[in-house]
Amino acid sequence: MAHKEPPSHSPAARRAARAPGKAPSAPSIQAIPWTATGDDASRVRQLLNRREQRELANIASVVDLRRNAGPLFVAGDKAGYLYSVDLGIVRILKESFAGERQVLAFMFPGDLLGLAEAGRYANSAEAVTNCRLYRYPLKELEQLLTRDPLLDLHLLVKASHELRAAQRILSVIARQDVCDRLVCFLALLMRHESLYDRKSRRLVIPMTRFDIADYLATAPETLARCFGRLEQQGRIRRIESRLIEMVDTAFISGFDNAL
Amino acid sequence: MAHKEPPSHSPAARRAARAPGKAPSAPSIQAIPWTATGDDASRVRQLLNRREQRELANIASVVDLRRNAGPLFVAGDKAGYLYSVDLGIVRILKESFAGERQVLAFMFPGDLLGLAEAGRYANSAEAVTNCRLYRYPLKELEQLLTRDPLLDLHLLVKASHELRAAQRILSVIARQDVCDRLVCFLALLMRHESLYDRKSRRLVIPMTRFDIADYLATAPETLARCFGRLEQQGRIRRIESRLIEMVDTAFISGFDNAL
DNA sequence: CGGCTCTTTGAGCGTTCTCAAAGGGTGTGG
DNA sequence: CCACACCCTTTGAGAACGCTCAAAGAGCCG
Repeated sequence: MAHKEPPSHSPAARRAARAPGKAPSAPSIQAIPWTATGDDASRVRQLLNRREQRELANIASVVDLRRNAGPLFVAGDKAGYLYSVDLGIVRILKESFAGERQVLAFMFPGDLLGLAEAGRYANSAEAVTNCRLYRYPLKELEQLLTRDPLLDLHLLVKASHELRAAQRILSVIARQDVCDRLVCFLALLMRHESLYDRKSRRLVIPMTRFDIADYLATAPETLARCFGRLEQQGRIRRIESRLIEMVDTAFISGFDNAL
Repeated sequence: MAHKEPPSHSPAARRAARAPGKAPSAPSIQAIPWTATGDDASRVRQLLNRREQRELANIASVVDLRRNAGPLFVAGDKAGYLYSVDLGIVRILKESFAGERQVLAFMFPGDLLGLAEAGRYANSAEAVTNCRLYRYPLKELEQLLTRDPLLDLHLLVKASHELRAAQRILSVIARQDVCDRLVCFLALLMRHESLYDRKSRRLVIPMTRFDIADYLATAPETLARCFGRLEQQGRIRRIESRLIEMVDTAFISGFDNAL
């Protein structure tokens, strides 16, 4: 489950205390316009043609955010910007009144951040790894959208993709067996070429067990046990805790199809 | 949990067997164009101005779907239409390979149905109550969108609303305590004026315990126990099984804010 | 080589799932 | 109008999964 207030120095407590403690490096915002020189398959870009990219670049700036730096934005903040991930991984999360954290989504390069409701961010966003983001002022973005219908249409497609992803996760979380949830999660990670190498069948897990636990709505200890069981069953092999060899790929793929 | 194959005449088995058994009345599609005469607060309409409504009406037809009739569409079907709910309630669901059902969302009047991926519906849709839908051919809709940027923008806003709703549910499902989930669900229903009367504090629950169970990822029996506990605690009062008086509204509202 | 974070493993307990069965409510057919 | 059948809902008892607390091992950085 998502973790409550830190009662002691339990794992949950340590994790919860982590982020607030060290936010010495405020998000450094560099006024570097977005030149289309990215290397990673940026899904947002694929969606846009050259002219659209230019127009967006004119209003974009770059934000570098360090892992465990403070949040990019917090739920309830006045929403001034839309972000897109260029490099690294960002988590979108929501904290309940009890202080429980629930990660709603991990955002990969190409994903859009900054869903707002009534002018305020609906969720919080934090860097899982060091990452680089593009920042678009909402005000200028709106002007751009009304001027450029096609851009708008493409963003619509994008939004429905995000929606689809949210529903995917929903059906994963709903599974009773935590082991199943974990396999679904691994299958999801395997879709990213930057994390999974088909030849060696090795998967890099870029986030901690705590992050995964907050995402799959379980406890990190339970995850560790599930990893153990999967290894015992010959489904996977733990090379390092964050580097997994997928042995029974057929088994895993079965879960991927279910998404 | 979502229910598996019917092993006997258990409740789950009965529910699972229900839908496929009786699909004698295929969705009757009447070629009645959408005249803006609806009574219920249709959110889609609110979003559109008069001219936009006229344009949409030109390509829309009406679909009447009876409760427990066959599905409106099934995941994997070739996606030809976008739907919007006019009256009644529709459930969006996904079945895993094991035959487990997971309701991803209940769609109320004004909501849009028919999220597709690669030209095929991503989920299935069934009527929870008798309902009336508007049906828009995707082909014509696309033409309309490219011609009418503003309409497009409004659909974008709509899509982000749906996304927000999906994330909301996600954080609800993630709660460990089923009782909490149920309260969140009730709070969600209370937002609909057509279901909740503020004066009498009475809430109509339009779906069965099985539907709710598939939505909250639990078992109908557990739900019954939660209703019992809430009543015992003086939070609610069961007038009928589908008609609840919200006694401790402050308590319930607390959960609504967390959404 | 500490100190730190992250991960793994163990033991005990609680919630919830499953199976089982009985009690309402509604609709249909006689 | 009544009776039956079906569906929905509720309650009970036992078993299992996962959470919590506790602690030790592993990797990384200064």
